[in-house]
Order: sequence, then C-alpha cells, then structure tokens
Amino acid sequence: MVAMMGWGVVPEQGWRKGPWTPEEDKLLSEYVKLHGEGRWSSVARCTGLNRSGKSCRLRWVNYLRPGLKRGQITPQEEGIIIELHALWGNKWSTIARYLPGRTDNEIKNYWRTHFKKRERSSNQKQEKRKAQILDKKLQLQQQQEQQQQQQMGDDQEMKGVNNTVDGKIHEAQEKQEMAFMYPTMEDQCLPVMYQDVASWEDFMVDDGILWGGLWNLDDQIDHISTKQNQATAYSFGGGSTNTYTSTTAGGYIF
DNA sequence: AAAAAGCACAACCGCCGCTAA
DNA sequence: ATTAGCGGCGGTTGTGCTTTT
Repeated sequence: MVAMMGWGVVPEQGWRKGPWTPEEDKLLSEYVKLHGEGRWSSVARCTGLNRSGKSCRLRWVNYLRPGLKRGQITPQEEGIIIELHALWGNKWSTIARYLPGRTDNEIKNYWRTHFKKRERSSNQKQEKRKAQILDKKLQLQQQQEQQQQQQMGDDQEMKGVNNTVDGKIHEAQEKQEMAFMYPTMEDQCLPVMYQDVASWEDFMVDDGILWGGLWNLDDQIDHISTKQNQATAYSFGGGSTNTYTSTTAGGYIF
C-alpha cells in the first residue's frame, strides 16, 4: 500500500500527522506552484515532506489553495447552503462548488455546528410548515409540468451547450428537476428541508428566497448566460429582490 | 475567578470509484 | 478481466478559543 506508491521512496516509519507547520506549508505550496494540483502521492518524494498524499491534498484544498475565503459565512452563503442541503443532502463537495472560495470541509463544519442540533427540535413548527410546503410544492409541480412541456423543444437545443458554466447550470437544473420528478429522491430531501424551513421560515420562506431561489433556477439561466463571458459568477436567487451573487475568487468558476 | 459548555476549525479515517498496468 | 494505487468524499475526532454559569 503505502510502501509501494508506484514510483519512489516512501518512509516506512509512517507519515507525519497533526497540524502543519509553516515550513511544510511552504514546501507544499512550492510543489503545487511547480507541478500543479494532482499527483499528491509524489509530493513526499519531490519535496521531502513526510506527509501522505491524502494529507497534502487536504491541506492544499482546505487551507493553502488561493482564492479561499476566510472568515464567517455570510447570510447569503448560509441561505445557499440551506437551499442546497435541502436539495441534495450531505453532498458537501457538490454544495461547495456553488460557494466559490468555500471548501466542503468548511461547509460541513458550519452545518454541523449551526444546524445539526436544530434537527432535533422545533417539531411542532415543522408540522405546521410541512402542510404549507406540500401545498406550495403541489402548485410548483403543476407549474413545472407546464413549463417542461413548453420547453421541450428549447431543452433539446440547450443539451448541446455544455461548456463550463452552462454545463454546471444545466447539471443543477437537471438535479432540481429530478427532485421534483422523482418522489423518492425528494422524500429524502424533504425531512431536512422541513426542519430548515421551520428554523428559517422568516428568512427563507417569507422573503421568498426558498421558493424564489433554487426552485426557479430556470429563471437564472439567462442571467448566468450573460454573466459567463465576464467569467464571474454564479448567481442564485430569484424574484426581484432576493438575488445572491457570488463572485468568483481566485479564478474559480465552479 | 474557575469550571463547564459551546463553538470553530483543522485534520484524520474509512470507504468508494476510477484508472492504469 | 483483475488488481493495486490514487484521489475524492463524507463522517468523525481532536484541539484551542470563547462564552456562559
């Protein structure tokens, strides 16, 4: 296993663990600068760093990579996390792709500390909201079906466009559609969604973010298309008043 | 002032899928 | 067709700092 590594000498004693030192960070950064991301298992051989490839990758992705945002999650980012978690569950890396500068680890940690405990409480609110959400969902489902029929032709054309941003948007759109079209998948998401909404009802539902946000991704496609040439951002939100705009940091576009 | 609880963050572990040999 | 190695992902743990009691 570790002793083979394909090409190179590997310390049999085992890898260093624990917090990274500034010297180690420097070595790793220099390695990536020279060789680019990837081939993590060769970092040890090339730099003399006594760290496993996994450890190196993790350190780079979560800490050293340029463009990472430091500091608190903003309310906008929080909203996005909530929406996407309701949609996809614990797909942290997927969610992270829509939050430029944030890592899956960061989002995961944030969710755990801020929302995990809420799942155990507020059951009464949930029941109340559940009814409202299901009602809204029904309406949206009907609208969705109508739109789908109308857009059948257009969608076929869209399928051909699959470069960078468009491709990602389309992926998100398809997932959203899946969530509507296949009850089992959505049922997996809903329990979490109910809890979130119960906690965030004023912020999300009443302001129209939840229902005017991801659920209207279709509306966002045009907006994104105009943005993509500027190599900027992916924008969530819908309606006229609730638009999240995440500007790419360090050249990250998904 | 001290202990306990909570929070934020970093890092490790184990599993899984992909790929090259 | 098989298999070992690698990278990626989600879950979990450890640690230090801050807030509360």
